[in-house]
Amino acid sequence: MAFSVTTWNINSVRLRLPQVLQFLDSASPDVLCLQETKCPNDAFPSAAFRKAGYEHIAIHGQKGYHGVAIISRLPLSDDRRQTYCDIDHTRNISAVVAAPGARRIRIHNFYVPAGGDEPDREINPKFAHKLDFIEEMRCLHADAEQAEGISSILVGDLNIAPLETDVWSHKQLLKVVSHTPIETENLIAMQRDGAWVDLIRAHIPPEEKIFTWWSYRARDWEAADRGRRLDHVWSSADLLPSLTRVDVLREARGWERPSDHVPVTAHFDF
DNA sequence: ATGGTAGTCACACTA
Repeated sequence: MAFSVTTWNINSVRLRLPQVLQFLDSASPDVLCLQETKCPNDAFPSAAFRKAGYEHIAIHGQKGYHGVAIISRLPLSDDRRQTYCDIDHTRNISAVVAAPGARRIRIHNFYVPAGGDEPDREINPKFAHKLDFIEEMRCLHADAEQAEGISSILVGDLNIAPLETDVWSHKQLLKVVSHTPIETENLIAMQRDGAWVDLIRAHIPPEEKIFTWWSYRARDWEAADRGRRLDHVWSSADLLPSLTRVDVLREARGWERPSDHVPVTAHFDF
């Protein structure tokens, strides 16, 4: 039985509702995780998602900034919202999805702080926040609920491109926030400590460049192709044998009024 | 070396 989950930093769910509905209509994932919804909970366009067949919705939003959501065709339960670094940004939500074959999977959806421009925690509090956030994520383990028979998937905009092939130029980005050694090392340490498997890289070899984000500021994003892989799909090791493919929908960056991030979908066969 | 664009919310802030 097929199962799929998508992560997408949508940069305003209300502004881009038509694009999201078009994506759901064509790609038809079982679960859609959004980041940067920029939408207070009482203004979330839930009715439009229900109408599209996604009746199970868990949201965590605030006015103006941040905001995450899990939108699902399959039942969700035990939804949780966690605060990181004692700062009440809406950057995390998780829920258990009832996947095919009586499988239960907790989906953790994250929007990690971007970290500002200066990669120095002493002078840039936003960068300090980002590093502290990643550090706090270290205690999240993929096998945390294994004893209860619950597998784990972690998705989101982690705002870090860890590998050399996750950016258009490793050398030119070494001092640019998102690809500095302290960030990439901490992210990889967090992945290792939590026993997470990087599903994008399980499907697309690490030698191959792959990006999920292209800046709005480029004159021609496609020609320049100065992208970064900031969006991630990780899982507990038990799900890896069931992974069939991962799709990075590059063409979505060229849609009308696009997000600067594209949807990434992991497909499983259970 | 700088500034380029996008979104929210109504002035600057964040990315």
